[in-house]
Amino acid sequence: MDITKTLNKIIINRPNTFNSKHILDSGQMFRYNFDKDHYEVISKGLICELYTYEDRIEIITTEPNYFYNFFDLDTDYNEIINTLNNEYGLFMATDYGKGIRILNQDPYETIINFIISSNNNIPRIKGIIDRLCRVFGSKVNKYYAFPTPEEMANSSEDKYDLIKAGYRAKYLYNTACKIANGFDIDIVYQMDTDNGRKYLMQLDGIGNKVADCILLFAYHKTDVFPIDTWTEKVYLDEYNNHVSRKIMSEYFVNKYKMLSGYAQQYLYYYKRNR
DNA sequence: CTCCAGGCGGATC
DNA sequence: GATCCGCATGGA
Repeated sequence: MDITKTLNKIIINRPNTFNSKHILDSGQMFRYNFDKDHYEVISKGLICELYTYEDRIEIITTEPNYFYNFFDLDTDYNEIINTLNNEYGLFMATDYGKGIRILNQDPYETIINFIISSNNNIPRIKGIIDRLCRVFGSKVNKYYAFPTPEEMANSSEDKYDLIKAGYRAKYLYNTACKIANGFDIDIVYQMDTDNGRKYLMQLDGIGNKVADCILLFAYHKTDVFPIDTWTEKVYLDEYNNHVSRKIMSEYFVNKYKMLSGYAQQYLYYYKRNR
């Protein structure tokens, strides 16, 4: 797999560890859609189109540097998969989800998206985020940009009713206000995982699981293993002892160490879709 | 009708 | 600390 970058596209030849569907459908990113023959992905108000050909993928965008990092193209996923296979025997999951990559997403968007995700399902999460952008965001071309913390903090309660986020609406408002008022979310890049988790959990609507998803999908902290209803099933399939999700997560991180986030993503995707 | 979805906050012990 | 419970919404 070799990658070339030009002013308006990224070309991936022989893309053996890049699969658009597996990346986008693995529950880490919610703002995309499939249009006839290609995916459209929106992040930070920037857009790219993913075209898959016989032995080549083209990412069409005016911001190739942004999306090069977004799709984590500097990381060698063959090496990760080989280790997960040879040391941990994850052949089935890594084969099924081959082409998954852990994205590097915007921290604020990821915080809001995963507050919405709690006790919710993916089609509905996508719908709420779509309405959030339409109601609060500003229009850029034919799309709506993801709203800023200020835009969300300065909106009335009846606008929050329109997005139909249920009881999560007040979490969104409280968190947007806190960040708009100076709560610095960029310093998490400088923190280790445990301190970053504690820091993020100061925000309303963020517990252990949501914090771990944000640490993984925005800050690329890979020593986390988020436990949701699906990865809980993975644990219970192997060990039929009913411990807390916190204990399950700690068990998996102790096992997979810095590959925990990757292992979790393959196992989640396999368990949920198989 | 009930059950479930990438769980969290609050009350209680 | 750990555990139990209520919770908006919409699809199965």
